[in-house]
Amino acid sequence: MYVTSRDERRHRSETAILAAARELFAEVGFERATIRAVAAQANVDPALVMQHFGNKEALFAAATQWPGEHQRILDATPDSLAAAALDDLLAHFEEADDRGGAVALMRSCLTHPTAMQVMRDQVMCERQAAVAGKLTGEDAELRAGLFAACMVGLGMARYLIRLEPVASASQEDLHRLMEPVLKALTE
Amino acid sequence: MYVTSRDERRHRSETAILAAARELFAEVGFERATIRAVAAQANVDPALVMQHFGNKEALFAAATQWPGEHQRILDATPDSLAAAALDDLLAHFEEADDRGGAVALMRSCLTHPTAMQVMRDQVMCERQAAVAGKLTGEDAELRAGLFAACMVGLGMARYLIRLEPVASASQEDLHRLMEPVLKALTE
DNA sequence: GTCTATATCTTGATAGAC
DNA sequence: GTCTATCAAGATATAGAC
Repeated sequence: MYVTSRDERRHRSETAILAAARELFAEVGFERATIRAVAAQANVDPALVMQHFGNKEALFAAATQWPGEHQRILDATPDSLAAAALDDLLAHFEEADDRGGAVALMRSCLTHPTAMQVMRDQVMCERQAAVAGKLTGEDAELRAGLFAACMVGLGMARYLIRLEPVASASQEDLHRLMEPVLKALTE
Repeated sequence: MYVTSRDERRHRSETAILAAARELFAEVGFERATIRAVAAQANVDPALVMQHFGNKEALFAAATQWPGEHQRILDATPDSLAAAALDDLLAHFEEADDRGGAVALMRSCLTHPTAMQVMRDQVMCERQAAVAGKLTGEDAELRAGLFAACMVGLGMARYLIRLEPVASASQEDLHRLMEPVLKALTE
């Protein structure tokens, strides 16, 4: 009498491995997170990790997908851009189901080639483009780029470097203090 | 008839190794920069690198010292804080003799334990404290921390991730667009 | 001071038993 | 599907000749 079919067990292993990988990649980055450590944390055999994902790069890619579209920004009016972008950031890092994946991507985005490419092309460039689309006047692209840079700086300080008191500040305080900052770039 | 004494040759090797190390650490980070590659780039034997610096950590520490004090910020008036901090950043990354060392530190500050500690304690915290000392009113520390976060974001986007058009913007444009941004935090 | 040779360790990845 | 055993490659670091 089997309570777990083969497919169920496979799926269970896979999610356990993915969760462990996200956590380790987020903590120590791509290079220092070993397949063995991921397997140990997921309570499976190291060879099983390879069986499921093929190689470490593929595991990393599966574990670090950026949560996605900048819908909040695209829906915003020029005046609500700053608030929308902040909501976007906070949602990705503090509310998303796979929020560890966002930290994992950022953790390695300075030292891992494909992580850097994803970070630049899919995160920063897209955000920059979404913002630039709402701007009028001179230097729209550059202002949008600086906007994206400030957002990245905030994310790094709060979630990666954990600089205090930025790391423990309330979402309300961040909105209150950062919105005027970002609005200096959008108007 | 010796034109190079032992001390001279030693000094010459050491500076060549340091320059090569700075360059490689800046390019690919601590993990992916191997002693062998550093030695090859400096045209010396790998064992010589060990002889001079003992181990890879010590080499990294020697190659990545942050250029130093935030004198410009400490000398600034509250009103010139933003301009002073920008000058400080631009000087560290575009004019300092060992400017590669600043990139090297930043490159690894998310994945290397001591690089992260240096970045947080000696770069961000000090900058935050220097800024906070000039601020009055509510949330001085948090505002100074967000100030430091924006500066880090700008540095990462411009020098590490090379997001365009931020990476190629002129110093004048950066001052013109970023000063109002930072001033939203200092007044 | 510099280099050759190598010890030692750790990694990602594979082969095959069960 | 899972695990045991192992490989091959690459790393840091060391010992000793010159």
